[in-house]
Order: sequence, then C-alpha cells, then structure tokens
Amino acid sequence: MPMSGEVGVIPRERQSAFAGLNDFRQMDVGRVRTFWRTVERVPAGASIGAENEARKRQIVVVSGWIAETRILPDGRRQIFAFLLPGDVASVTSASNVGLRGLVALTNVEIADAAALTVGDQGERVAASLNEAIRQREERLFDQIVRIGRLTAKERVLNLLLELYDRLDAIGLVKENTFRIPLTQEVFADALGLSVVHINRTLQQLRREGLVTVGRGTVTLTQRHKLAAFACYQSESQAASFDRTSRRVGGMSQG
Amino acid sequence: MPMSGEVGVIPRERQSAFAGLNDFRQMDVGRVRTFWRTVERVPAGASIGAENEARKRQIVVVSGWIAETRILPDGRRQIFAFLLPGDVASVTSASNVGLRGLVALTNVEIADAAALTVGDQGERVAASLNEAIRQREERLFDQIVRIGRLTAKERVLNLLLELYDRLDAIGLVKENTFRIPLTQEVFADALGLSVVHINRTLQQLRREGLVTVGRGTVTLTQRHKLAAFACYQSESQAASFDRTSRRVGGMSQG
DNA sequence: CGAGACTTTGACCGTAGTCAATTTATGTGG
DNA sequence: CCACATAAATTGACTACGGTCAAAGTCTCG
Repeated sequence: MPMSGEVGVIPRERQSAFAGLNDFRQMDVGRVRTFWRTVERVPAGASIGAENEARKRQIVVVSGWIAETRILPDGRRQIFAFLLPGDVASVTSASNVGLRGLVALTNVEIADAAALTVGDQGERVAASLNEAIRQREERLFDQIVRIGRLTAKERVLNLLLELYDRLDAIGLVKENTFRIPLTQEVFADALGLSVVHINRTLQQLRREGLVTVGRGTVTLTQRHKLAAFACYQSESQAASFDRTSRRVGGMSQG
Repeated sequence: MPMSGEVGVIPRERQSAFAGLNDFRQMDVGRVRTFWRTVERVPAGASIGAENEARKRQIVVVSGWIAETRILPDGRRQIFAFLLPGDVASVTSASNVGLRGLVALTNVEIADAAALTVGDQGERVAASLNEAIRQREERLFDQIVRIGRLTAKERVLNLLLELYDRLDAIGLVKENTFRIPLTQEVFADALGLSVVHINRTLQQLRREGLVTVGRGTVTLTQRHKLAAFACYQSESQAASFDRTSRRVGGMSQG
C-alpha cells in the first residue's frame, strides 16, 4: 500500500466530496476562480491568523490538518478539535493569544469562506458551510463526552473512529487505513491524557489487536466492535439509547 | 439575606439585561407580546423538546436552569452546559434520545427564539441572539478545558466562577452570593467526576475558606484569587498568555 | 554521524473511582 | 406536629487509572 505524499490532501477524483460542499466541481467557474485565488499556504507548525489581521473571518481548510487549541498560563495545553479538509473555522484577531488558537499540524492550505458564498450558487454553498459548522459543533459535544466520561482506551478508539469517518468522507481512507500526522503529544493534549499514558494505551490496543497504529498511519478493522466498545456513534446513525432523567433539585446541605 | 423563591428568575428591575438582549425593554410592544405568547412552562426534571415536534427550533430560556446532556448506552452521563435565562439553544426532534437532550433542572420557562426576531427591531435582536450563540460556543471550549486539563478543585472553582459571572450579568447575584439548583450528582456529571469526589472536593474548598457552598447557594469572595488559581478567564478579559507552538509532525514508530 | 524530535520503559506516586454503609435533609400523609 | 419514605450528602476502606520523573531507545534529516 503506497500512502505517500502530503498528509491530508484530497485525491483529485474525490474533490467533489470536498467539505460537505457536495457539488464542488459543479460550482461556476467564477466562484472557483475567486475561491482558489484566496488560497493561502501555511507551513507545518505555524499558527494561523495571529498578528496582522484585525477582523474576524471564516476560513475553509483546503488541505492539511489544523489543531484548534488553548494554552493555559502554566503551559498545560488542550486541543479542542482537529480541522480537516473541508472544515470551517473562524479566525479571531489575536488567534494564538488567549482563548483559542489554530495551529497547522501539517503544511496547510486554507481559503476564505466568504469567497465561496459569492455569486451564482452562493446560497447553496452557504448552506453547505452551515452544515459543516453544525457538524463541527456536534463534534465538540463528542469531544466533551470523550474527555469527560470515557476511559483512556475508549477515548483513543473513539477519536480514531471519528477521524476515520471524517477522512473517509473526503476520500482519504484506503483499505481501512488512513494517514495521521499526530504525535503522541498532540494526541495526549486532545484527549486530556499524558503522553506516557497515551503511549501505553496505544501499546495495549495494539497488543489486543484492536488497531494498527504507527509510522503515521492507522488501520481500523472491526469498526463495529470498536464503535460499540468506545461508545462511538457515527454522524449518520442517530441510534436511540433513551433513559429517563435522574436526580434533580437543590443542593441542600453544607 | 433572603434569597427565596424560584431559582433562576430574573428580578424585574434587571430584565433589561436579559439574555444579552441588551435592550429588552426597548423592544416594540408587538414583539414583546408575540414573544410572551410563545412562552412555555416546563416542570423541574422534565426533558424538553422530545416527542411531538418533528422540526428543529431555537428556544430562549426565560427563567430557570436547563442542562444540556448526553447519556451513554451504559448509563454514564455527561452534561455539556447549563442554560440560564437569556441563553439560546436548539432543540432537535428526538431530544433526549441519542445525541443531545435538554433537561429542566428547575421549573423553567422557555420561548421561541424565532418569535423574538420578527417585526421592527428584529435585526437588532437577531444580532443579540447571535452574540448569545457565540458566547455559548465559547463556553463549550471552556468546558473542554475544564474537564480535559484542570484538576478536580480547579474544575469546581472554574465552573462556579463562570456561573457567578453569567448570573451576575442577569442580576441574579447579590452580595457575592447566588442560588444554585444543582445536586452534587449534576455537578459531577458536568465536571466529569464522581459524586463522591465532588463531595470531598467541595469539603476541601470549604475547609480552605475558598468558597461557601451549601443549601442551594454559593458565595464567592476573593474572585481574583480564585480565578487565577482555577485558570478562569472572565468573558470580558482577553488576557494574553502567549506561547509558541510546540511539537508537530508524524507519529512515527509502532 | 550527530542533533533533535519522538517514542518507549521502569519505578513510584497520587488523584479520583468504587462500594457500601450512615447521616442528614426534604417532603408527605396522618 | 410527628412518623415515615425518599432524595441527597457524607464517610471510610480500598482500588486503580492515569500522572510524574528520569533514563534509554528510535527515527529522521541535514
């Protein structure tokens, strides 16, 4: 299996699936031209949107991986989300400073979201962007559940399953395998664990034959089994685990 | 100090600060009438928006506390956020089922967000709602940091500080004190901890004289000190803790 | 080949979870 | 107003998941 070249670049034959922008190649020439004109390259490791710009703007990831992070005063770091090709994010003026920052995990190409919504089919594209934004929010909830209620093993699997599905949707999964540009430290900061524990958890998962990770690629077979184990729900399935609410009311006592 | 009556009801003299809808009382009579006509009451413990309705809609909380939750197949529960008067949330068809559910923690009044944006000053109000939505997202990030990177003590304080600020903004803090309708179990499910540990953490905080919690009220003095300790940043301050990015690159090895 | 980034390992520690029992509200009916 | 039932808070004993520290191994790349 080849799997070479830059990580996170959508293969040409799948660009139609870009971004949840389902009809990318059907867009009129004008918009495509405007769109590609706004494309900007960011090298791996650089942070996005900091200094110069004073305004807010929305970007679309064209290729590469981005991490959305916050760094605490004492150096602790939390990664909120990974942005993959087709994802939308808003860049604030002082990006890396304070609340939220975008960091390129690979070489990245980003484009201006606004440029996409002008012209002919603008509304339809805008709707796609809105859908992308909605999905992004949904993933924030998944992230909260992961770090709030799952064990280390479950967290790792759950995240890998999410990445699998998202990459699959844009044609970046081949033979149950995808490329992943994350160091164990990044993994740790995303999942609220220490590097050492991530390392040991991965080893355990490998030993148990549940996943194949290493050298920048991940292979997942037995997706169903893993999903059940890691409380993972793919975007599509709105499976219904109901349950009546539990305790409510006033915190009494001191 | 009295502090009686329903929890989470905005005092009449402060309704102008409602919801980040900064000029609530300046809205034209028509909208106010339409708005109040859509108000709906939900008893404590009930879940919101489940069965009947097939469509999505956005609601505004008028009074009371709501928890936004997910329950896993095995019963583990995670609370994503608390909705206070003035907050906006979207209610999906199958609310409690599956992905996300809204549960009333107190008696609650909710209204249709759409009803707010019709008519004369509609756009201005819509802008306020958008701002509320933006803040809500910001709080999701705070929540991720809390459960991902803070210790139990920090989590509790951080959450209390957030609630303080939000309640203060709508006039529900008096003499550094506010009413809180949360059981320790709810607290635990919000902060990704066990009930027992929440209990012990609260005791420790009390012993150290950092907070006064009990009987449904919380008092916070020394907010600055607590904020620093718990890595809490109030909405307003965009304090700048910078820091150059750290490691990136491909997960090598197996 | 050497330097730096990344992964892996071992020893040890500590925060937080679990289980089970007890105490303290809160609320209801008589 | 009291007895009882139930929800919520608290405690103790014990466990374990995950963190920390420090050293050693691997990769990668110039």
